[in-house]
Amino acid sequence: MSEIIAPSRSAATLHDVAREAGVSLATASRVLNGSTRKVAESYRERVEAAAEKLGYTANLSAQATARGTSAIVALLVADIADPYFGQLASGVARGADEAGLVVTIAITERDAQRETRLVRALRGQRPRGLILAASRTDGPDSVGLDAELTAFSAGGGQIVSLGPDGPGRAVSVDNVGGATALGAQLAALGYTRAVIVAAGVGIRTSDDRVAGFTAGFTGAGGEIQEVVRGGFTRDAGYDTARALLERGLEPGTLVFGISDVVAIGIMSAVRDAGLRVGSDIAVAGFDDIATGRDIRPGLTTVRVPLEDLGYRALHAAVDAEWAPDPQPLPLEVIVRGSTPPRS
Amino acid sequence: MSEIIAPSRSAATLHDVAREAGVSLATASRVLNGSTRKVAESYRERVEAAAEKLGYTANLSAQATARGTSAIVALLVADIADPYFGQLASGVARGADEAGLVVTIAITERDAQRETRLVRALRGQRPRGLILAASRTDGPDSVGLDAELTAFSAGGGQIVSLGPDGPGRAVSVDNVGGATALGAQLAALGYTRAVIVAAGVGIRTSDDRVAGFTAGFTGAGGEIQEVVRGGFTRDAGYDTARALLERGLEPGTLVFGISDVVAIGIMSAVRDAGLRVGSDIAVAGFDDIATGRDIRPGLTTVRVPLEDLGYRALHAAVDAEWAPDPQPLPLEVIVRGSTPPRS
DNA sequence: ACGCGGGAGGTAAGCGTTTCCTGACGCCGG
DNA sequence: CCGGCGTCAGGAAACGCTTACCTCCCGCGT
Repeated sequence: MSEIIAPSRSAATLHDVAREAGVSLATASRVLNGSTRKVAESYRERVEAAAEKLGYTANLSAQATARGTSAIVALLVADIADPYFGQLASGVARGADEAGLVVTIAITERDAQRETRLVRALRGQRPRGLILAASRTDGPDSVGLDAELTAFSAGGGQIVSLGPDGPGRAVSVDNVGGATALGAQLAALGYTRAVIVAAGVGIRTSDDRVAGFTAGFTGAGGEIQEVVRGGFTRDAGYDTARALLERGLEPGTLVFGISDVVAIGIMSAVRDAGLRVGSDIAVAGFDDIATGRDIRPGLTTVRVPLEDLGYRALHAAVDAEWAPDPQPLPLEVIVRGSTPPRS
Repeated sequence: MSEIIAPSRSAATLHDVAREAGVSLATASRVLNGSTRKVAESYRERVEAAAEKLGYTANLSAQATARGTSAIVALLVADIADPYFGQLASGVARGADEAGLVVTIAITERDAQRETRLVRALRGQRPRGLILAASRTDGPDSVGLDAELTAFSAGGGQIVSLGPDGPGRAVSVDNVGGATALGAQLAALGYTRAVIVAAGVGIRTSDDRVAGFTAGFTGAGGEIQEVVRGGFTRDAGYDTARALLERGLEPGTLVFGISDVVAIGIMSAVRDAGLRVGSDIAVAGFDDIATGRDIRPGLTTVRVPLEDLGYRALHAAVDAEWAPDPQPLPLEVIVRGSTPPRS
């Protein structure tokens, strides 16, 4: 009675299932891939048994062409090895899984041309949504990108940007407010001089954090001595801080790194210069990545709910009815040992 | 002369391009989506101009159904926020980009049922390859998974496992050798007692590292006092170490965490217990994730070329001709401050 | 001048699904 | 007993693309 199951070179198709169950393609489709129409119980069982037997899984590509819409969400990040993006991606993936979607990921390496190329490639998948988490600058290279994004929207795709002024829907965080609170709180701890290690001018996240911190810190009586430019990486933080230290940094100075990753680089540079983080040079960051908990002294920072942010971004990308958050997510300052009170 | 371009609700199709260029579908296809056949220069130009004008990008889903093969590689990881998987994913993404492929990612959260479900979902995309980086155990839950994987292979997909004995092609690292060298080197530094914080029995990576470390350490005269079981996370390391410390751990003991992430948790537990990492309790890890450089004391570990590993995995997944590495990648012991010499 | 070969464009048959539409069937009311 | 209607399976036409095959035309050899 048992048949030889040919070790076929290709997966079972709906056609196979229908034949096996002795029903039409249409019926099999209705049973297996959600339809509003009813199918008699006896047919349903036959089809399900056949599908099970053959290990059938719908071919999403074919489904996508037939339906005209895919079950894909694309995510563009600068660097997936960076914990910031890792946590973000984690939230996106969780949301996608809940919604029965698949996420496709691409890495820009913070290169605008690459980003353009990647958007073009992703566009080929006709994803339902595209989440842009790679903090872009609006340099001259962005024109090609804009064209791609426009084309994507025109094709019915939903764009979501992290940050307040990117294309499409925005999911953002109150960088200005958080940084202001951080600046104020550190000034209250007795710090009077600060240096900021930021990313390039024009990068909104960086600009907002610089502006907020400056406002909060000077508002409470502190003085920003300098804003130096690096990037969003650990090495940028390290190198920038090293240069700073070589030029001489007065003990008791606070160095604010635009993100935790940068701040961690700064801490290492401080130590490599033979100084102590906290008592000699204080360091603060932004994001509250997991590592900040485990380094010593603990890194003073502003907690950004990254996972949650990713989750929201996913929903912004796929929910038909969506309303921008009435206000950006509020953030919470976390003071740890890297900024001990100055008496 | 200029036409009104309707802000169409859907992206331009090849059909549109062909019409715009005044050629047949076949010609347009040949020009735009690689074909061995030649097309006259004049036609080629017309088609390219039309494609450019309409912002055409091939619909990969349609292409996939027509060609019977997709340009997708699927990656399954336990937790993308974990730097181990982050770095791995980074390498996979780089390789995919070079090969003109798109990577789809899914997160198992170390849950076998979830993993099965995800493989099934990914299978729907008919990816060229599936990279399994979620360290699986071969528990009773794995039977559903095996069925899915078999079906995937039967459909012509290539499976790649990280580690020596998973299904499909294997890309692995000399965990045993690396751990042996680590154990030996630490014994040589004067350590005589060690406790190992491992993951569950049956997880190959964990078992190999335990076995290797034990061999190296005892071979050089040390004694493994205990092997305790946690998991692969920072919190597992922290909790396990805390329990250990509450039961009392003799100063000078070395605690080997099965991975850097675990070891970092252990370091935090040690500190929270009021002890000093290094002088009181020495800690060693495995993997050499980026963070290990930046914590103090630096974490003694074994360097695993994770990015490279991901890159290799990608190639194992898509290259037709592929040979297993004659031997697993050799690893390098890196001694840092968390294991100071014992005099 | 004719036949033939080869190069290149077009036609159309798929690929695996969905979905509109047709039609068979059974049930009810008249 | 018959017509009308509701229900539900099935046939077949899409979806956007690739590609085997056909056809036409040009140039060459004899």
